[in-house]
Amino acid sequence: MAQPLRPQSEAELVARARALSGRRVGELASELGQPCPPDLRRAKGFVGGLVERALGADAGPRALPDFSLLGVELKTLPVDARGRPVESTFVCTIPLTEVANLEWEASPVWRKLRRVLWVVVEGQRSLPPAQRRIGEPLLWSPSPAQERALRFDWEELAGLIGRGDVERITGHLGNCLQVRPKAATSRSRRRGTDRDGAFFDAMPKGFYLRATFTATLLAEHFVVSAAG
DNA sequence: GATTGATCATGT
DNA sequence: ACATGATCAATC
Repeated sequence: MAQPLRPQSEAELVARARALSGRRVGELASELGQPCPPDLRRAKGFVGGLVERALGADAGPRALPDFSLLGVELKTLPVDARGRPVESTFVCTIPLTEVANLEWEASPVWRKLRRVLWVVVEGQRSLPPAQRRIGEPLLWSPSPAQERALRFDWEELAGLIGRGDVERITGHLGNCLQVRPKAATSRSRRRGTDRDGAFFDAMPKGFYLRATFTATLLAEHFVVSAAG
């Protein structure tokens, strides 16, 4: 595969993603001139980066959607043999000292999730990365009900952080969004705000989508026939 | 088996 | 330091 150019429309992007469906990660890697790691322990973002390059994502590490021209974010989603997500999905890091002042519409969660191209990929650990097949893409925006659910969780979690309770939040909170560590090590720290409004060195945190949420959104779009 | 907290690589 | 891309591995 030659160097892909940026897709010029959502239709072109989806057509490219559909063309990857059924192919294996190992094939795609060799076509892009990249060695495929034997496992993902030291290459956790490998499949995501590979699909980005195959589809012509242009944003790089900038704070822009992966397809900046189209305003579309790309997420690869590892699934098991039944097509159910095997992992939560990282959304964004949390600006701990700012979330209290952000409305939902201006939140990094909404900005990331308003338009997403999900690319399902086999993700069973028993399957070497090179053998994993790429599945169907889904260009998605939250339904009104999904947006309400996301917004509800955002307001609860951002509210707690804004009140200085970030260190009391665990991964148990939130129905579809959750807050978990997002750091190189457990010693990592970034500036947060305590209950008195003073800064302190807090664990860096990120918002993640629960696998139950992504499972539901896939199920709503990929209708499974009784015949299988 | 599902979930939570911890961690890995790379680039600016 | 912190953003991007996520999965690992201990525990529930």
